[in-house]
Amino acid sequence: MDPVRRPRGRPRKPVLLEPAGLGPRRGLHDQAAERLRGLIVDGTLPAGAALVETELSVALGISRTPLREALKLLAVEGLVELRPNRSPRVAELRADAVTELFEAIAAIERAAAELAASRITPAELERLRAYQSELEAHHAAGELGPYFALNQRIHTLIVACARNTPLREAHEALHARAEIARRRALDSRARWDESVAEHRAILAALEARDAAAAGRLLADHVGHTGTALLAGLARPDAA
Amino acid sequence: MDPVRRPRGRPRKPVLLEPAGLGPRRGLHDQAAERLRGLIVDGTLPAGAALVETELSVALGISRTPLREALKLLAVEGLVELRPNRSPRVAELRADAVTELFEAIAAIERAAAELAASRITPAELERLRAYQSELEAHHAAGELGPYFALNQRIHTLIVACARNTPLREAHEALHARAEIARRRALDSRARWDESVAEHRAILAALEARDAAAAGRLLADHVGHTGTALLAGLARPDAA
DNA sequence: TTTTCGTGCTCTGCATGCAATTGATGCCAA
DNA sequence: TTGGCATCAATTGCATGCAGAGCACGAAAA
Repeated sequence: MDPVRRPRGRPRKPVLLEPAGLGPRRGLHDQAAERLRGLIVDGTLPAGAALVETELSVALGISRTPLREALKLLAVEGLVELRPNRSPRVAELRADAVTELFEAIAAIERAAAELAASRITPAELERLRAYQSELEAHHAAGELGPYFALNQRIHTLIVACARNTPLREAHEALHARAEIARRRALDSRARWDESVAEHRAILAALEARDAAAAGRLLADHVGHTGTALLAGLARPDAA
Repeated sequence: MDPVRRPRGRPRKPVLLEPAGLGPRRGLHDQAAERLRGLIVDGTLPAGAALVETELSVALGISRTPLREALKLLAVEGLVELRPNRSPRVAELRADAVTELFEAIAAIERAAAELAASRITPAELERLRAYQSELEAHHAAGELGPYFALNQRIHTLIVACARNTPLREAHEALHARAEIARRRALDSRARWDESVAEHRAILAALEARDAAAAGRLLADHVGHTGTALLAGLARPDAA
């Protein structure tokens, strides 16, 4: 009744994960981390769920070793809570954690916007303008999903324009948790009109290369988003 | 001629690392990460050194599994560079990386100081005042080592007073690399007088609960430190 | 009925082992 | 001599196995 007795060492060839042509060959732990991140963010693995190593390793088609490495990474990102000799759990996202999270994101994006104001290239500015048009189009068409995806790309691009790797990495690390909050606050369209206008103002400040204004506007924008999300989460609609 | 054939599974009892009474029992990977961090920061493992898994695991008295997990953590912190199928190397610290690093630290500490200005407790303020006296004493006595250790504690305390976990964690993650830069810039006493005065001003701003001033002063202070370190690193004294 | 303790099962943590990848080396051909 | 290729040795990456720590559950005692 042996289920699947694989041989001991590295598997001969058959790679189970990996969609083939995806840039540099990354290790299984990296792929597993990415996959798990997705599963946690989209709610397939709900907050508080126990992550049993053997179950997950079977589900992902890998062994426990790379899986454990992936879990360690997710723990650093704050998506997973590691407890000694106990199953890791998907981290709960309490209200005060969301507050801190958006405070931190606002701080990082403010600094990034200030740096970006002087470092952004004309090409990047052009790209931002194109994004802004697209954003307004999604808004006008009421397409919430594409709107949010684009919104994220804009914020990420602004941070990238700051040309500061540690800031960018810190920003990335906080993204996944913010995304969870965003998905749980269902009626995110409440602040929609306001949000589009704020984006317009931020773009204008960057075009004017006004560091202080860009930083302040972006930080306020993120702060407002956080507040709105917090209000959304407080509703009694825990799906 | 078997060197040390240990049995397969978890070792029976004898823990080789771990100085016994150090709070909660952490895993070997955690201890290994801390140890390696120390070895990298203090230069025992110099920049560019190859970190061969078998060698290190023997040196630390653990197996490759927890060691690999530790290396992954250090890679996230930017202390170690992971390359597929190749030995990890201790990350080099180039000049532009130092610039970015202190830019990022300045950004985080500015935000932290602004938050701390309104959140710091009287007890914490008192502690900061005590630290400041001590700092001035070390300065007067010309004790460089204790001065820097205390300096770090002050910055860390201010960030802690912001009551924001993600910011604090981001700050911690950048600390080790900043420390490397600090140790390599030997003549850090050039800016000493100035630095003490800046600390005095920062404390005053926090006492006045002037968020904007505290943030600006702290960010400038960190920026100056970074600039001075960069100048120190540029000297032809690569010890 | 409630508390305590024992027993067993489950799961993590850490160890080793095997295959693939890579860099170095030496040989052969141009 | 130099370029290219096959081979070898070193090292990573991924798999499994074994010991111990916890939790659940039930029996025994209060």
